[in-house]
Amino acid sequence: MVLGAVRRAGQPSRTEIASVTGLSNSTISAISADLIAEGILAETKSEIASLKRGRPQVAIALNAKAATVVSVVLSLDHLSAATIGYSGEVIVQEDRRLHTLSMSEEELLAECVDIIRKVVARSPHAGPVLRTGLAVQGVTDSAARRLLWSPITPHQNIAFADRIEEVFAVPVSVENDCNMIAEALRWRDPERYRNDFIAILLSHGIGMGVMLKGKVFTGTHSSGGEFGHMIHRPGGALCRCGRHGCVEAYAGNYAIWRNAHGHDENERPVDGIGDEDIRAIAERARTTEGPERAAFRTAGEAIGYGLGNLFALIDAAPIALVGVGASAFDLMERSVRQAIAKTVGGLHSEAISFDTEGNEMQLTRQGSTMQALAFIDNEVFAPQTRDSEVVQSSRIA
Amino acid sequence: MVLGAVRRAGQPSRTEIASVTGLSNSTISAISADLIAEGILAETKSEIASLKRGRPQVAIALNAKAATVVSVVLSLDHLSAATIGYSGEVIVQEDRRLHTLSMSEEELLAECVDIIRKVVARSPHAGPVLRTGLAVQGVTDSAARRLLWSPITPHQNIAFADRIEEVFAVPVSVENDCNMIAEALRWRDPERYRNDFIAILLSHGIGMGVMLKGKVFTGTHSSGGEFGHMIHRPGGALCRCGRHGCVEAYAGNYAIWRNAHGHDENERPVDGIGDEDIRAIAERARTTEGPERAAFRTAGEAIGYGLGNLFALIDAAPIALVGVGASAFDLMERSVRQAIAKTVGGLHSEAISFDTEGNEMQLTRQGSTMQALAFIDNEVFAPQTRDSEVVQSSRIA
DNA sequence: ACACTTTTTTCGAGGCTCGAAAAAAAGAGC
DNA sequence: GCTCTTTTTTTCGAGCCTCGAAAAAAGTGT
Repeated sequence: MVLGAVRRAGQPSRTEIASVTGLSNSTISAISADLIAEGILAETKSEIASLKRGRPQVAIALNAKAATVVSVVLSLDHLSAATIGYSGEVIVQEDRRLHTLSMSEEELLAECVDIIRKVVARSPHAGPVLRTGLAVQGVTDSAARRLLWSPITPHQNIAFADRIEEVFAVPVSVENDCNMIAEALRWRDPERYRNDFIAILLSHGIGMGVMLKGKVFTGTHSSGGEFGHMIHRPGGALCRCGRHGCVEAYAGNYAIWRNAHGHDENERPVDGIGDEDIRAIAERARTTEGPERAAFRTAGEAIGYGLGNLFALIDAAPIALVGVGASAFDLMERSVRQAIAKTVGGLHSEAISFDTEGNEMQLTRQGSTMQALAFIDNEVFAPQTRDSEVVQSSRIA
Repeated sequence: MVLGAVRRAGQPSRTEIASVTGLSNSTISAISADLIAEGILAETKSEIASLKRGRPQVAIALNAKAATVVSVVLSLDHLSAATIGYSGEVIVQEDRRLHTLSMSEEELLAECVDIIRKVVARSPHAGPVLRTGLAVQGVTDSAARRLLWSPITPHQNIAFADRIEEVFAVPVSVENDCNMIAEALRWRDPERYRNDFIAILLSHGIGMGVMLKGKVFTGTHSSGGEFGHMIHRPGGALCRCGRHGCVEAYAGNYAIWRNAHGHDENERPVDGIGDEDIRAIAERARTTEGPERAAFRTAGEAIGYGLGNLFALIDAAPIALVGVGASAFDLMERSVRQAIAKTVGGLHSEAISFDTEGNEMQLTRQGSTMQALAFIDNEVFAPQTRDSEVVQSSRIA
């Protein structure tokens, strides 16, 4: 709790921590003394001229060398890893291009292990590595140990956590990229993205991260939130997943490309439609009425109905759009809102806010990092005696 | 925690409580002594012959007169209320027929107040009323204070909790009926319905209660889970809510009736299709191929696609079917499963279990009762110092 | 009656939190 | 430079909750 407060506030005084956490000054004093003795926190000379009378506040900060986390982001043809100090600063980062679709499971694992080894080796003065967070495009299990399915590789059910832990003996979590984006948004802009919001990644596929009541929402077994594969039109357009009528089959990169080029909606999805292709189509759509503009309208409609169905279950919430599709949202907003208006969400169709947020890679990494750091805060440095579980089961509600 | 354990176990000994809760014997001894002194628990002469050597166990039970809850269930043209003792036994029950659709908001409120007054008056020897639970068909707010929208009345946003609290000075909660059904199922059959399952009410409208990770799932602002108004076919059949293509517009009583009679799917929904009508149509569907059988197929398809979309978000989970439609599930199962197979849920399409559970009214009441009793356990008799909220906000995850 | 078994209570200790009081570390005023 | 004031931080004792160990209680078996 104290660690969380310090992480959030940066360099708070003990008094500030007390007011944020609601604990008394004496308690904070005792706890921070312990944590400083353990080398987790440190007093710093605050640069803030006090300007006030009275004993000056002593700023407290996280000790950057108390721990290190490794954050790995794996997406289509791209692998990226970084070491991050306990106070959240990036120490070393490394990026690689690879061809994920053609790699074997073992090659993929080896590549991950190798890049982790590299960035750790290049961080000789960092604290001990206590956690590795792997964010992947695709469906992970809810225990965050496996990649169940992913569009970036033909292999399924890859036990990333187990395999990497075998090598490094550091706890590993495997998380869905969009869930990490949601974490990052909450961290970056808690004003706008507080307890309930939805992050949607519009790219080759369509991903979603849902924050509900301040927690990332996951399914019962998997990371859940497979927004892109909700069925928009039963028996409709052919999706990359082999089914018909998924939202993605209307709003994914390949679907927009397919529609913009006037191809049949049951034509096999084309791989490798890049961001540039979509931007080019968007440019043409902005200048002239034609199949390009219609393609974005169709995409917007699918997204709108999908959101409407989502809102039927969880109520309307602010939306953050990420990815190349977000940059073309001006072409879709109208049809998105029109579609939502035809659903339960339509009650507040005007009030729903859409914001486009920047670089999805950065967001993914930041979310993964913050989650890993929070894990160290809550489970390593301040392990909870988990009786809350028992409370749960004995409660009815 | 102790109260929950006793409620669940019935007449446990102190040792049993200790093993269930995970607390030590000494702690249980101290807590139960306090609770007995307060008159909340009581030692009872257990009828169980000990049969074993050693000091015999002393059974502990909830003191039935420690408190009373009033459980009110409001559904289409029907109002029912009961007083229930602290140990869960029904003291007095009263049912009324009324015509909810034509009543004014004030009449509805007055009727509720009156029936509560009656059942309480007829329970002179009961303990103090400490909680009233109102379960209603329709959308309630997530704070459980208002009925936002309901198919049983044209009025919206009725502040049941405030208005009834004004009269009786007893805390009131207003909950969605299907959420209460889910609570009841978990209570009745924790083997089958443990942490993750879905209760679906197939009746005039279609309701859903979702249990996720052991908690009833609600939306950000409302009770959520408006399964019946997820859009199955954009621009499709006319729904009672005025929109087109809702699941309900294919699978609600009126939709089945409409299709079975060969009417146009855009024909205005007919009120008052009763359970008998549906049963009659089901009977005919079972004997001969024809529009009746097709109607159930269509209904099953809508439900299946709806479930598939739900599973895309939360993963597959066991399903409990309630209401008249459940009795005709044999006519729908095939098309339900076929539809699910065409969605993300299709991965485990065969493994998904469907069970039909009995009387929805009874389930609703029981869920409402258990929730009210749990409220008394956790908030009145053992109020928590709610710092978990602070923990939440200072955590990242 | 006595030994044995199992449940329940008692007792002292440890951990965490708090409020009140004391101590520390400045600025303000003379 | 000294004292007063203000604010932060620490110290101290108390209260609450939980636990383990030991003791007490209440039966059964012989």
